[in-house]
Amino acid sequence: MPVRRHNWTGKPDRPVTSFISTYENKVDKKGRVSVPAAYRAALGSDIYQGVIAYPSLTGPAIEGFGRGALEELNRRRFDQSLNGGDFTQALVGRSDDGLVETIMSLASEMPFDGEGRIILPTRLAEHAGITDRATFVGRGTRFQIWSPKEHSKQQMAEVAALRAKLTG
Amino acid sequence: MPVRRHNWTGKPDRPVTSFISTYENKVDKKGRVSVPAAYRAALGSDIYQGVIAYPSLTGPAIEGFGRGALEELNRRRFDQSLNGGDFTQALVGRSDDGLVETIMSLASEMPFDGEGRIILPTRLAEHAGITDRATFVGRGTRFQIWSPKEHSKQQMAEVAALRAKLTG
DNA sequence: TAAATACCCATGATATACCATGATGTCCCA
DNA sequence: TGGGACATCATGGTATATCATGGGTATTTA
Repeated sequence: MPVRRHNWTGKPDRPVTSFISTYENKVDKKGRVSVPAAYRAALGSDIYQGVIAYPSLTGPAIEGFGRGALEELNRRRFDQSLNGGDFTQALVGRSDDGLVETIMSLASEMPFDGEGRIILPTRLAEHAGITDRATFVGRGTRFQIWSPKEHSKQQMAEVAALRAKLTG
Repeated sequence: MPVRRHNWTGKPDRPVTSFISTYENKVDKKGRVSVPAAYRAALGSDIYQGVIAYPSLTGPAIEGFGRGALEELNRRRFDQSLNGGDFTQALVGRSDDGLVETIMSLASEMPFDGEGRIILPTRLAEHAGITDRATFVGRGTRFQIWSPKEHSKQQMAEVAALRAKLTG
């Protein structure tokens, strides 16, 4: 069996990009919270070391992204306007894209400190009801941050719905 | 004429990709258990060496598959959103994708150690009722991990159901 | 100048890497 | 075809690196 590196900081053969699993971390009195090492590894290919976050529009949670993913999204959005020949659209935005543009305006940058922690902006923490602890929830292409209490409610609902769908 | 090798590490004429057969291994006091060598061989072509697992939503078992499969799934999910021009979807998730996103949050990464073992997370072991031994069950494209006791019950039920169906 | 932020170093718990061993099965040659 | 040499596998234990966390101090911002 070939020897492999399993630590998050060691660079794998190819970058990991998915956010999976759920972690609960402490928010210290300075408002800092560690981003799970597994998520930091998923962001490892980004030049900018940190995350982009905005309030979820569907619940009391914070949505998190790598900057790379967000920039790719915007690049594609711009390209699509140009490729469609609608240069006006590239300059003034798409009429049906209001939601994306609203999210961009709500988004915050949260750079890592030397230990991989971020500071939750007050506005986002309040939106999610986060005080002393925070639950990081992997959603594959992105992740969310919840208050542990709200998340356990949410998770129970999700699992129940999923079970009903599978058995029904 | 190539010599026919029977060990798993020797490269066969064609790569193995399916999980078949059933194996029962010991879980040590640190929670470690060897993944059957045949399964590791099935993951051998995978870029990422390790296993992703989540609790089965239909029974007391753990569902497992290669990490590469998961990375591919998420990459396509993101690409599909961007290519479809639905950028909102990429940011807030697809309404019909709750199933995938719930599973991502429930999943755990289980990397191999140098000896091809994984550590069963407590939450997953409890869900499956696994204590000192674990049964690996090949399901073709994925595999499951059961407690030996639960598995024997499950297997008897499966065989009985299949037999009833075949005999009309 | 006060408050917020960035940067630095320290620490305990835990996960990981590393090393060792017996049992079993395969290979090869007499 | 029989048996010894060898490789692989599952398993057990220990040393080490990493992670989450805490706190101090410089530096920037309002």
